[in-house]
Amino acid sequence: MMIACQTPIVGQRVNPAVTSIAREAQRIGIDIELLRRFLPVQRRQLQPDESLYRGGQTFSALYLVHAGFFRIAQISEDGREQVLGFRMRGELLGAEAIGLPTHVCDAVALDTAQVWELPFPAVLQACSEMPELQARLSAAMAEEMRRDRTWMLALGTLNAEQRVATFLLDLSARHAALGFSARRYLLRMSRMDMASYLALKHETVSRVLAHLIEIGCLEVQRRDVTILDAQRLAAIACTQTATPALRCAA
Amino acid sequence: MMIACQTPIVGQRVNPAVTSIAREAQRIGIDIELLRRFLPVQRRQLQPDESLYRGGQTFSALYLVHAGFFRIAQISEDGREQVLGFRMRGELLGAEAIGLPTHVCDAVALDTAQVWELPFPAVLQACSEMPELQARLSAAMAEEMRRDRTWMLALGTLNAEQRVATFLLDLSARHAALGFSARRYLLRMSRMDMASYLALKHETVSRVLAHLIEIGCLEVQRRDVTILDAQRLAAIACTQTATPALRCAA
DNA sequence: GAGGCTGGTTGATCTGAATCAATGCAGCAC
DNA sequence: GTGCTGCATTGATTCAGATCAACCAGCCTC
Repeated sequence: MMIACQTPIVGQRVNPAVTSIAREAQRIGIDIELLRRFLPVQRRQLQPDESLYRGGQTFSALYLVHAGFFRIAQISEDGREQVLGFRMRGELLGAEAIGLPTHVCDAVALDTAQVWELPFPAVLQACSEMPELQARLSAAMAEEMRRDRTWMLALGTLNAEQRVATFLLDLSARHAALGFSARRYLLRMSRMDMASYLALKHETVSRVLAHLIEIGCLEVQRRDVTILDAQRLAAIACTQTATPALRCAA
Repeated sequence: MMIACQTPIVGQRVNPAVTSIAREAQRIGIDIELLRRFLPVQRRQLQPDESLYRGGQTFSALYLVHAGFFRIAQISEDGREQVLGFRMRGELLGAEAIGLPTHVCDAVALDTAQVWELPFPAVLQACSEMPELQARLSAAMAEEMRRDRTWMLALGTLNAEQRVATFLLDLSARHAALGFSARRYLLRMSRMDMASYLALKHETVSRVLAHLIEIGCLEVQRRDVTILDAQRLAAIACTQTATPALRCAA
């Protein structure tokens, strides 16, 4: 069940990297009503842990998340697995398979979820009839690339605590963008999933959370997160171990 | 200057992750002659270290690499920098800025380079006149997403030595795909750039290279790399420290 | 050719996160 | 209730890679 406190979003300073991820989510701008006029758009319902698609399955549609949360993960041919991201309302799924016959990663619902199914070759057809849609599709794909790359930057330059703080603030901002509380939310994913996404081990995630709780930034009851000091969390997210030359302007 | 030995590509077993990155490069399939009919395509020449675009500059075109090498890097607002990839002939540059007024990362030529400049809003216009192009553009963007994600998987699951081996084999395969030697090539980037891309420190890259030389996999003279034992390198790239459950099928 | 500079290597040491190992705790079956 | 089972936390220890530091090889300028 979703926590949907109507707490207003406070005017907090957040890590620039975080806000840029969150802004993305708001901009997708693919309008279902518009699509309906050109495409046989269907709604599909998923149960927790049900997969929307898996690597290897035939690619036949893009999906727009309408409700619920998804985990995107990729498994290499030799069995290594990596969580690549989490998707919520308004975000696009499946675009990475465009141009291939089959999906290359897994999208799994983390709770009860609904998606709009946009049959694929038909989407391209619709694009050619409506140039506006074409622009939106490529913009949505570009946004997804930017999101991935912003995260690659985080993985390559931040330590464990900074990554966890960045992640928590990103979720906070994305919840806020959807009208939910930025202060308190439920983690839909396990610590394992978080750890994989953060390129850490789950024990490390636990320890970092314990530390953030200890210093008064957070309250965490299993998967129920309350951000007590967003300011400090933001400071941790980007400045902690920066060398003088790279220090935050903040 | 390029080393362009005409050594045939030997039928070596390579890391599946690596081949999948390399296969991408061959598939881009955006045909300049086709584009010319719809767009004012211009060729642009760059000197070593000259930037094609930088974060913050107005986004006005996509670029298709015709010759030379590029480094793609992103700098966060607080000054952290991360190399996101390297691009060579046939690969697309700038797509991540679609939908935004300005570029979000830097593309810098690593040697003398040439690109085809595809003025942007005009590309979309051309797409609507030619649905085939629309399909190719979205396929090219999807390929770029897959490339990024394959690398995220590598960063999240491989140790230093595996990453370096994977990187060297990826470069090898991409050179081969362009008709150059898979066995011997020049690294166009500094150790710093390599290290950033690999999310390591440059000292670590040096040490790993030294070790790979010591065990007879490689020969390296500054930036001139010769792969002596591709088989072994491939074995290192994916199996070395895998836990039993995750072990390579190989 | 001296001097300086950038990029690269190598060594010694330190440390953050991984690993190994227990323990706790909620939810579920029976 | 008892006993699972899966997820999460916490502690002790180890180790891969970072850090700090010295040194070297090209390469440029003068």
